Amino acid sequence: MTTKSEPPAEALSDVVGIESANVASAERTLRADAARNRQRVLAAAGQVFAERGLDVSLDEVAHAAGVGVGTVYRRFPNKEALVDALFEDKVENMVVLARQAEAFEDPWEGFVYFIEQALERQVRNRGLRDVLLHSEFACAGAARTRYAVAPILATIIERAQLTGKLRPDVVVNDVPMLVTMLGAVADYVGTNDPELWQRYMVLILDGLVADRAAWTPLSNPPSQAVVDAAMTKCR
Amino acid sequence: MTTKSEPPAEALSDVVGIESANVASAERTLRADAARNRQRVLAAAGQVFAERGLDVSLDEVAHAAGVGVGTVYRRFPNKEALVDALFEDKVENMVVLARQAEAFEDPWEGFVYFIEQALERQVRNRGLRDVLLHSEFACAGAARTRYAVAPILATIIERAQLTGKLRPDVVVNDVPMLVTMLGAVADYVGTNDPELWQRYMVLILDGLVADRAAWTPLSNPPSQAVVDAAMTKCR
DNA sequence: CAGGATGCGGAGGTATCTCCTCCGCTTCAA
DNA sequence: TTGAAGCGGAGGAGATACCTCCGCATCCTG
Repeated sequence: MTTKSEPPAEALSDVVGIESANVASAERTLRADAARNRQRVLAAAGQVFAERGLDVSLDEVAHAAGVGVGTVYRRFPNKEALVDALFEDKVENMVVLARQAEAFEDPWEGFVYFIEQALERQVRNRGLRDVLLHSEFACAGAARTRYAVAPILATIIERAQLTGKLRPDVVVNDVPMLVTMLGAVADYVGTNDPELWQRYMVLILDGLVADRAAWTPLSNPPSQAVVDAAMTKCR
Repeated sequence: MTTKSEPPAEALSDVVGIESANVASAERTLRADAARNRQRVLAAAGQVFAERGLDVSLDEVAHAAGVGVGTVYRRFPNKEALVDALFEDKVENMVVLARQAEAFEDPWEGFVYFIEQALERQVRNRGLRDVLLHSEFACAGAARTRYAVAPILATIIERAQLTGKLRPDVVVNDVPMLVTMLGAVADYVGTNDPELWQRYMVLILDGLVADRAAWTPLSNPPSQAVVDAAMTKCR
C-alpha cells in the first residue's frame, strides 16, 4: 500500500470518542459503579475539552459528568492524568495521519490532505489543539508525536516541491504556523461559523502553489528553537 | 492629493507614544507631582499594554510606573478609563491609515499597504489589537472606527479587483480574519521571532493575487453578524 | 443478607488574581 | 506655615482553580 488517491474512510465521525479498551482493567477491577463513573468522566471531559479547550476546570468536568469533584480526583490523581488518558491516542493518531498523507501518489494532494485533516481534528477538538500546539499538558506524548511527524512531513514537502506544485521556500516548520493561523480563525468566530477556517485554508493553499507568474520571496522561516519554544510549555 | 506611490513618512517610530496634549488640563490643573505621575502611569501602561495586551492588571501597571495602585485609580477611575485615554487616538488613526491606503494610485498596493501597516501596528502593540479585534475595552471607539474603515476598505478592494490583481472572491470582512491569523502567529512565537508574521503575510497575499493559472473557489465569507459577534465583547 | 470494602458527593481549604477603596502620612504651593 | 492635594500600599471583596476530606451510600462477596 504505497499509492492511493482516496484516504481510507477512517473513523473520524466520533470526534470525542473514548477508547473502548481497558474499561475496567485500569487499576485492578473497579467496582461496577466506579467503572461507570470513570467512563462518564472521560466522556464528559472529552466533550467539554473538545468544545472549550483544556482551560476548563475539573469542577466543571465533574458537573458535566453528573458526578462530584471527588469522584474525578479519585480516578485521576490530577488534571494532567485525565488529559493524558483522554488525548494520548488522539495525539499519536497524528502520526498515522502523516503516514496516510505520505502514501498519496501525488505528494501535493498528500500535503493538502494532511493540513486539512490535521485542522479538521484540531478545530473540532480544541483540547487536542491545545495539547499539540501548546503542550501545557500531555507534554511528553506531544513531543514524541511531533518528532515522529516532522520527518514524514519533510519528505512529503520535498516531494511536492519536486513535482513543482508546492513553492520551494516552504518548510516543515511552517506547518504548525499554518495550523496556528487557521485555528485562530476557528477560535475567533467560534460556533457562529465553525467551517470558516476552510475558506482561509484554501486561500493559504493557493498561496502555497507554485503555478503562478511569480511568487514573492518569503522572509526566513521559523527556526527549530522558536517553534519548540512556542509549542512547549511543559511544567 | 489623490494619487501617490509612497506613503507619507508617518510618525510610526513612537509605538507607545503618549499624546503630548492636555498634559495638565485634564481636570483643572493638577499639582506638579500629580501631573508627573499621571504621565508616568500613561507611559508605563502604554508600554506594558503594548507588550502584553490588556489583560495586564492595573497593579502591574502601577508597579511598572513606579507608583502606588492608589495613584493609578486616583487619576483614572477604572481600567476602562485608562485604556480609553491610551488608545482612543491610536484606534482612530486606523481611519487615517485607511484613507492613506485609498490614496494609492494602484489599489492593490494600497490594499497591501493597509494590511501591512495595520498588522505592523497591531503586532507591535498587542493592546491595540485587543481593542480593535476583541473590544472588551474602548468598545465605542473601536466600533466607530470599524464602521468608518469598512467602506474605505471596500472601495480599495473593489478597485483592486477591477484591475485584476486581487482575486474577485475577497471581501471586506476577510480583513479582520487575516489580521487575526497573522496576529496569532505573532502571539505564538512572541518576542522570539517578532517579524515572523511577515512571512505568512506574504504567503497570504500571494494567495490573494489573481495572476495564476486558476484559483480554488472559496467557501462563503464570514457574515457581518459573525464578524460583529467576534469583535464585540463590550460590557 | 450482612457487613466490610469500596466509592460517593460536595463543602471547603489553600492559593492566586484582579479590581478597587481607604486612610495615615507626605508633599506641594499659596 | 499650613491647609489642600496627593501618595503608597495594605487589604477588602469577589472570582476561580486545584485538590482534600469525611460522613454517608452503594456494592458485592462470603
